[in-house]
Amino acid sequence: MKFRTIKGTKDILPGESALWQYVESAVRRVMQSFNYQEIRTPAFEQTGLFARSIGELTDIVSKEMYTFLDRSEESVTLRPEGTAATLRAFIQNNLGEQSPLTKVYYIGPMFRQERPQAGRLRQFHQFGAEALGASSPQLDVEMMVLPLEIYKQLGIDRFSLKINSVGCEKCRPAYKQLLQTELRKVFTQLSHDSQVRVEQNPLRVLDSKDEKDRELTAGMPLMNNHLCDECAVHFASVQSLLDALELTYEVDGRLVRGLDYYTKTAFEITSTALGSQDALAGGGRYDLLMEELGGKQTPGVGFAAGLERLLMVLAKLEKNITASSVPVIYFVGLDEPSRIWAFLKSNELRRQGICAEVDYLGRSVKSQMREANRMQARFVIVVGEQELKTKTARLKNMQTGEETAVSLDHITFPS
RNA sequence: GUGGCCAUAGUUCAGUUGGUUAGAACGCCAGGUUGUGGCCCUGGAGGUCGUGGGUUCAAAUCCCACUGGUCACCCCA
Repeated sequence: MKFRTIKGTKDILPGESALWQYVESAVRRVMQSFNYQEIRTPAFEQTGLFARSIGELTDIVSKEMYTFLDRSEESVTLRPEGTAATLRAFIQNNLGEQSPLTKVYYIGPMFRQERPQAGRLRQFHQFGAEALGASSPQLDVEMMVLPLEIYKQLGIDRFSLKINSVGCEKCRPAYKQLLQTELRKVFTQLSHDSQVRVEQNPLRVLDSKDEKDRELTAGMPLMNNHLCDECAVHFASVQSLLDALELTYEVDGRLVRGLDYYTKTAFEITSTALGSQDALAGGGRYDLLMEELGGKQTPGVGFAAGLERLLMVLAKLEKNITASSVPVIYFVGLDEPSRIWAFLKSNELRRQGICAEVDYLGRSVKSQMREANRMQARFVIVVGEQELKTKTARLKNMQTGEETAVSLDHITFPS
């Protein structure tokens, strides 16, 4: 009998957790600089919340959600993304009444039941942010700057930023009809997936990865050429702000993204250092979503980024980040009284915040020294009958090998 | 959901046309120094060869099924 992790889930082992913490602290640091506060919502919610916000017809809702009935027959779902729950919390707790603009970030596990592959897991981790209450294009840009700044601080530079505008409720319907008319002309030649989308979500057909679909739709009208005045001005502002920040980006008129709730700005950050699943982060504006979920009309914009994929890029770029802690002092005990003394002394040092380690296995001096070496302990003190009697010992610098006399009552470490 | 590839010590892998007690490297443990690590040397522990079935005198090796992993498609973080 052997228990294993569920398909598509992974243990983050002791050897890797320091790197995770390093990345997470970079995320938190940048978020704080931009004055975003953390929000922690439950890992699961009522199924309807996701169906309503993400869209019944999206891949996420139609085939990827971890949905099950709990013991009271209520349908619950492990969150597949972070925005829906954040807005739910915003509405439920009347955050909009406390201040006109709410800026929050989150970091935590998400769940989607897909076939795992490189860069895709069933439980994966995202960090993201949402700015709720303002329609300024500055915030749209802030959502791109946040992940880009985090990547920059981690030393990642090989990414590309693609942006688009998917319009709003005023301009999208007319464009949608225009596009559908064009698509129907080549309907029979389209791929099966695209044929289904012609009626349900025609914009997505333009984002098809199918070669034939690409050719067929090559000359078709794009949303960003049919924006209403408001959306056009907004999109232009986003671009001029990006220009002013000297950020390189590409306008991709076919970019749509897989969540139905976007209005106006949509964007995606990809990395050439990744494999087939190359999206590092994505986001956009969702001015209608709050009302859709039963809240007061509140504009909003956000982004989400994958932690595993960020870690994959770091690994690919061979950024050697050593963030793990090592013991300052390792006590080698020769006999039982010395071992007990070492245990008590290390306890005392530990309470002062100094990482101290001892041998718990009754091992030989040689083994204890090897252990201290393996742990990369900075100093070693060998304690025996002699040392306890004289209250002095030799402090060995493990890097240089040199030994200096120290008092066992007042151990001090040279810097 | 569909498809390709893979499955042998803790890890990375070898295993000759099926043929005796399945190997290496690294790692781990111990010793070489009756109280001092790294390098080196010696020894040791560790494998129901993913699981089940079949072919055969004989299967890690050939066949089938299953399970798991991995990569790709769709889509996304």
